[in-house]
Amino acid sequence: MPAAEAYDEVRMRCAPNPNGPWHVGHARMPAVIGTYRDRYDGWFCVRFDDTDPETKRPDLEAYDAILEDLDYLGFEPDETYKASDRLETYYEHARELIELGGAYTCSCSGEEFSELKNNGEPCPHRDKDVETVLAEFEDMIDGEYDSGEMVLRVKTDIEHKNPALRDWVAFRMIDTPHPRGEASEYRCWPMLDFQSGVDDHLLGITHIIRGIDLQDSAKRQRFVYDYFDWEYPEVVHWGHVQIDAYDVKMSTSTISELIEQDELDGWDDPRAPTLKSLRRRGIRGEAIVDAMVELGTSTSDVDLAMSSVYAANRDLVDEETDRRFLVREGNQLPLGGSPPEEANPPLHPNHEDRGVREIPVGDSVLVEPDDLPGREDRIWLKGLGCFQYTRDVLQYTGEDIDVVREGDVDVIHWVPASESVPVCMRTPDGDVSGRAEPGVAALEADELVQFERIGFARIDRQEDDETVTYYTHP
RNA sequence: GCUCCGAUGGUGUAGUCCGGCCAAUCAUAUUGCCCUCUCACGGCAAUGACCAGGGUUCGAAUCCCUGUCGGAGCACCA
Repeated sequence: MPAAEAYDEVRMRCAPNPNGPWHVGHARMPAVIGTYRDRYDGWFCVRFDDTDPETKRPDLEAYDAILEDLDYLGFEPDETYKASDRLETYYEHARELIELGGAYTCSCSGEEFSELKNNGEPCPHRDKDVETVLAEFEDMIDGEYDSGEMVLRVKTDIEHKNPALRDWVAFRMIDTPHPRGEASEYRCWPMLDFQSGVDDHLLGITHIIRGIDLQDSAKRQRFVYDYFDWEYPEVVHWGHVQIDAYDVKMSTSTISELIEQDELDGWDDPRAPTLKSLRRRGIRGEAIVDAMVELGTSTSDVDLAMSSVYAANRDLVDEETDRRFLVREGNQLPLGGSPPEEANPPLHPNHEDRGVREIPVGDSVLVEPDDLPGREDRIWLKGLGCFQYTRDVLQYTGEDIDVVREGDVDVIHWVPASESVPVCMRTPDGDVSGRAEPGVAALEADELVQFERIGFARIDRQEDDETVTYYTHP
């Protein structure tokens, strides 16, 4: 973080557009500013930049959904604001800017102005006197104009070598009412660069972090800051994040469409690249934060490997997660030779003190297709003992664990054929059905388990006929 | 087209401002071994990178130029 020491308090903002729950990429901002806040004993707020009721129409449910996602990541903002509550403030500053000669009302059409701008020529409205501009701006606020009829432009440098910075629009008319009742009467709306620039100053923001798509914003906003004689915050731009491991494009609108078309079950579908999905899969928000912070703040685009999120999560949960057996698409094998009636593998191999599971054996077991023994092969059913596959029956041999240590016998997991319980495991690659050891039916929702030799999973719910789990990661 | 940015292994990152301590750090991934009644965890090891070409210099990942590739903006979107 640049020049963190130069400020009494590092103050940052997270300025989301409330158009839906967050995808994984959105986690980067809170992860980084939240971490900086903790490191520098600073401050950060969430400010919903919801100043376009039309083309970026806010989704009323998104405000809370985003705060929930933030909570999942483990952060609580010091303050929360909505730009749509602050219109009067923006109007006030616009009036002041006009009085300073820094803005003018303009009724050029978009194309007309663009043409002039690209040639570095001022439009005829640029030199209107302050009183006229002020009056026309009041008319804008009062809704006297229709959409597209009149805008307020910031007077920058019409010959600036970067055309993107020339006399940009600060306020425009929008006929569509804002979805929030509190803001539905307003028709004259500020553009992001104006609104955000003013707010950053008023909120005392010292450090702005934002995407490279807003690279020019700082340059545009500096014109306003110069008129007001304000000091511009430190600013860091970073590139886009891509995530491997997902087929679905990481874009709020794309995900939203897929949900509408029933391609996805919802924002928490395990195939969706959303925070709600990762949460349901039992991944800790902290793991996502760890992986995001690792990415740093470089301006080039980065690929986040989901494996680093998984590694971070495994680090957090492995020690405390109990082991269980799950057999997917099991093949039934009868047992012979009087094996023990109950198996008692430990809940966690590194923590014997947690106790053991009680798995009734019965007279046949299920094993995974990949684990099916060949003729006369011996296998070790984990927690139970050694068996030899003879004449379609697993004959208990009674040999001790040394046969495994000698390396001749593979250890596999299993479940009893009759007393096991059905499990549906939802994964990013589709649903998997299987049967688990009986204890799994007694686990509570939200508990995490590790299905041995398969991976971690979160218990989602217990239904009448099966246990629904969400696959976390290997 | 114009204006900005950027480029270190499969991925991410440190180092670049202030050239030598960098035959390049750490993490993750992959592979192998050890541990282990599996997987996971843990331990050990291996693989693997400074975009290219010029220049400056005794010396360049680091400074300069050119090129290549990638990204962003040029909206009455955020």
